[in-house]
Amino acid sequence: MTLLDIAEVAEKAGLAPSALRFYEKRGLIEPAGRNGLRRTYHPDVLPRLDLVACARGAGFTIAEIARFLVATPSDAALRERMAQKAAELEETIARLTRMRASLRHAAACTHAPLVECPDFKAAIDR
Amino acid sequence: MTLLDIAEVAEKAGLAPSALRFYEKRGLIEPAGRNGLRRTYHPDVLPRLDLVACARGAGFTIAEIARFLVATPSDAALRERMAQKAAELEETIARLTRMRASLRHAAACTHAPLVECPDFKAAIDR
DNA sequence: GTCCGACTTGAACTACGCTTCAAGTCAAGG
DNA sequence: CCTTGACTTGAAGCGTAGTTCAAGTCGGAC
Repeated sequence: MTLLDIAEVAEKAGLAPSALRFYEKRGLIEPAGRNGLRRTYHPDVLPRLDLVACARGAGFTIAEIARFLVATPSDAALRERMAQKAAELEETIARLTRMRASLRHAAACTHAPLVECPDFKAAIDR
Repeated sequence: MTLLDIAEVAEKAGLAPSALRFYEKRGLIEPAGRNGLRRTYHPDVLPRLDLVACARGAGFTIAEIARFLVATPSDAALRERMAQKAAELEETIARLTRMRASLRHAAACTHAPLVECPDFKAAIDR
């Protein structure tokens, strides 16, 4: 059988079994079957979990990801949400980029308190 | 008196008064005094709150910000934390940038399910 | 002098994403 | 057959970042 035990999936995906059960409850994944009480998974679950991890890292909530995963390409609302998320990411990236510059400066500047450093302020403002 | 009432500060900073009390509990701000029970703040609290908002947006926790705010320029540990945070941001920015590209593509591509789209996968993969 | 309304407090509640717990079940090994 | 140990369940707990609530207290206007 090519099915994977929950423990195997957890290990390969770098997640706790409890997280897999949690994801299941939220509709992100489904076990392929059971061995006794034990969940068994199709190997396809692994790339799906990669996708989930990636989306989580990009700031999507579990609920959002669940919606994305069931969507078809004809789902216009989904496309819209994705485009909107991309725009949000754009803003976030800009903000983080500014923050990174501020931090780099702050790590080197000598103003006390930091809030008084004009360069720091400049990097943060707006 | 140049002191600001908590309501004024809340409004100018775009925060709820409850958030100000919460920040106080966590050591981010201090009222200058009281008018009866009412907190009054020095105007300096406003730029500080801007800083807090900015740092929050960059992914710092309240506890981290509290540590930053009490630090002096001679605090080597602080510098280190800042540099480390900058590096973390670097990674986050890269991740978000990839995710943005994936999303832009996903919003346009026609694979169902999305997970099967090779471009999407490529954009997501490490 | 009294009332109003905006503040005060601590405690409880929310949402998110899990983890941990207690109690139970089951497959496999001896 | 019996033990072992990793799983099962639902419920409760945790950390973060606040908000909301009940009950109480004041400053200031009338």
